[in-house]
Amino acid sequence: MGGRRRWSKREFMYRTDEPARTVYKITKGIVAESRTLDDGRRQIIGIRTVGDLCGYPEHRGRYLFCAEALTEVEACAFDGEKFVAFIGRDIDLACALAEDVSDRLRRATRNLTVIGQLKSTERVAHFLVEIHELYVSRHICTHPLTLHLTRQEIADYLGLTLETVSRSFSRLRDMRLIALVGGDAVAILDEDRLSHIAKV
Amino acid sequence: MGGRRRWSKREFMYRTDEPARTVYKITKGIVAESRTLDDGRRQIIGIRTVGDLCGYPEHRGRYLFCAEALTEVEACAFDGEKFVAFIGRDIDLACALAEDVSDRLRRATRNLTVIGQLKSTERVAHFLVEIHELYVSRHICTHPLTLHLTRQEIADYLGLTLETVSRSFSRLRDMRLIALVGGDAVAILDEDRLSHIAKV
DNA sequence: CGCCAAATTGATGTACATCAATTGGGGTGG
DNA sequence: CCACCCCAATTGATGTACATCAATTTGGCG
Repeated sequence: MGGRRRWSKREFMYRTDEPARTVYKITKGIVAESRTLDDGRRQIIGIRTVGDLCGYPEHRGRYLFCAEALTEVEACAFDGEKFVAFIGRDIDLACALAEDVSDRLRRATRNLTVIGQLKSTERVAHFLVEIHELYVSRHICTHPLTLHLTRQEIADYLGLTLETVSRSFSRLRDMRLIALVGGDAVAILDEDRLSHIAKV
Repeated sequence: MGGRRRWSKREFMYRTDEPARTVYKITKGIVAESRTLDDGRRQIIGIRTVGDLCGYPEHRGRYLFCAEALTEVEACAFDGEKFVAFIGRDIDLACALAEDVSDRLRRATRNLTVIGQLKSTERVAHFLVEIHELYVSRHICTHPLTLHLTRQEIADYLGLTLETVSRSFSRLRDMRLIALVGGDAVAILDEDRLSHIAKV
């Protein structure tokens, strides 16, 4: 039904308020969906990867978010209107869509608690556990764990600054819960204690 | 299909991790869904009112959240399993469900940006605009606007403390954007400027 | 009228933001 | 292959918004 498309690292798949003509299903790579305020403040609202839908739901025919490729990305592209029409004719597809959106709602509300209630180090611990579980579930996990997000991006995901994220990493390292490997990878040394700090 | 049930103010409809046997559709009143951490910190993840579904989606057969009646509440109760079975047989219902969940996802991600990026007064301004729009859309709006949430509940919704919420109210009052009417109501004096402060 | 819970306001403390300097790792060209 | 560069990450010094602790004030209700 849909054509295949590719994006290279740091390329944008689409931007907020653009006409939402296409729905994507990621087949390779990792994507950050974000919203940016007029004054430049940015909130990354989700990390998407293989199997995830992107560009849905939209709002009044326009994309709600920006989608930036964090790695090289491949996706199937579906015409938005055909996609909706198709859903309307296939009950299994409609249920699968409801389940997919429900899952994202669960994750979004979990992150609401993370950002609203947790301290900086707890947030970073939660991020590491979450990203690890995500990558394991999609069979794209490495040892050590490659994050694919810069400190700034993690900060924009957790509602912190890059310096605070960096300090939290250092604190978790000093607690011997993780080891920092190069600039973009982390070895989780004590998953139980890390999860315990992550709270949610 | 479902039986009618009632709760009085401050009564809990269900709690996190309870077996999710029933899905509710609210027919009257206002409900706060929340998640509470072991140490007592609480995040209100959504305000639900007439027309909204409650108790869905669940996770592994258990409620994800607590639901507390903020006013007297009435709802239709559906058996959870029958509800899912019903959805699986009716394409229009399945699409309506996907649309309902999508709408909540939109609101949850918007609040992610509010909590992650906005300052305290911006958050309170956003809360007022959001609650006002919600009540208008469901035809339960009053003049002045009755909030039905205590300062503590607003704080738990916005990731702040009750004192900070109170100070933000005072600041918005001093800016002549709102007027405080009694303990539980607010008159919005300048919706445009209030929305502008709310940013999102 | 008087009680009590909630809201407001004030004083102080602290976690995180901000500003600034240094370090480190990956890639390129000599 | 090494030296250099550049960007990201780390670390340090300081500032500030919000949290915390505490004292009044307000308003809804019997």
